[in-house]
Amino acid sequence: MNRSETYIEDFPVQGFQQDLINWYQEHQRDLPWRLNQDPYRVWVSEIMLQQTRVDTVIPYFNRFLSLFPTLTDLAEADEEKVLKAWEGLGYYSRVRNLQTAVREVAEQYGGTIPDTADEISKLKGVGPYTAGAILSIAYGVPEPAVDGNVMRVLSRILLIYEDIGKAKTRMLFEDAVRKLISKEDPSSFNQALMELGALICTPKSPACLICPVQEHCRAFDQGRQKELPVKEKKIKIRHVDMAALILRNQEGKYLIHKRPKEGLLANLWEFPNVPVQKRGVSEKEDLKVFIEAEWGISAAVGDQVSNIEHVFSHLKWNIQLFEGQCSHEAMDAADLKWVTLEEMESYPFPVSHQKIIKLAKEVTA
DNA sequence: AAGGCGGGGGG
DNA sequence: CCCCCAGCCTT
Repeated sequence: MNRSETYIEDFPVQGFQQDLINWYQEHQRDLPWRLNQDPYRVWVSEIMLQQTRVDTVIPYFNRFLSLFPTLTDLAEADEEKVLKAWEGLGYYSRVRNLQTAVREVAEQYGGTIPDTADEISKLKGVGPYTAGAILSIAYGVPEPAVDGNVMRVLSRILLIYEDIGKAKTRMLFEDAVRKLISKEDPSSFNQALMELGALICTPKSPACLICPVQEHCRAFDQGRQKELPVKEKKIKIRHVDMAALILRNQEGKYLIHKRPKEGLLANLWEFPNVPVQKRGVSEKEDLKVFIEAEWGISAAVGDQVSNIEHVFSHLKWNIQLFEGQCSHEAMDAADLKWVTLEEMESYPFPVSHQKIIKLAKEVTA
């Protein structure tokens, strides 16, 4: 007997399914990826929705699908164009993994996205949640799709005090969903749990008074909905001081650099920059030395233009921004280019460096 | 099991 | 300010 049976025992599964799905049929939002059940569209939407709000995703989804309407279109596209379509959405490895995976589907499965848990879970970037979401929504397979919403909702309904920050806890909720899920309509059931989490059973102040499954909710019954879910404190973020340079040559072009293919902001473009040990000591010299050593470019580094703060989930950059000139001829390499502001628009930049582009336009205007 | 990996909206 | 969002990968 696994632990979820303790939670499902004496739970009115049928009535819960009915009330949940009926509410969903009536109140579900009109979202672009609900237009049909095309597995490719479902897949793209689920990747975009990882750690990202619905309202943020909508315009990206529409643009992405118009650029890459089919799995084949995405498989054959240039990675740079794909990253550009993802620019600003964050977690860029999602889309690099997605393209790797659709290429694998094109080659290994003749372009048809697999419909079994074993096969689909092997695809790059498809974890337990995404596998369950695609299988249930696109193929009607009764697999759990447990995300943050589902853990919050079910922790309240079933009164589960396990820490949802722990990896093992997700499996507990998956076991619960396997016992709760509607075999007749797994798609609606899974989406209904998430929709309920988004619209009613929200993190801070759940709208229990209008909740369609209020009568099935153990937390509401005991007035404990605000205690759930239980989640560990998150760690403090690290601070990193950096110096960056808006470098122009005599043609008025700007130097940009492509980041390495792994790690933070992989394969995105940036302005030349170096981490600095101590603020206010030798940023200008650090930049000059770095650019000379790295690319053999001799630059005259001028005044500080601005200061940029950019916060990630795990670290914070404080970037001192300088401008500089050099007489270097426009010699491009794969990861180093001299471009005009107009040409720059076709390269994918992280938001932190989009801020620099904006300043470059002001400074040189 | 823990940490890296983006960015933005809402309380 | 902090939280947290339709998570996954690597170590």
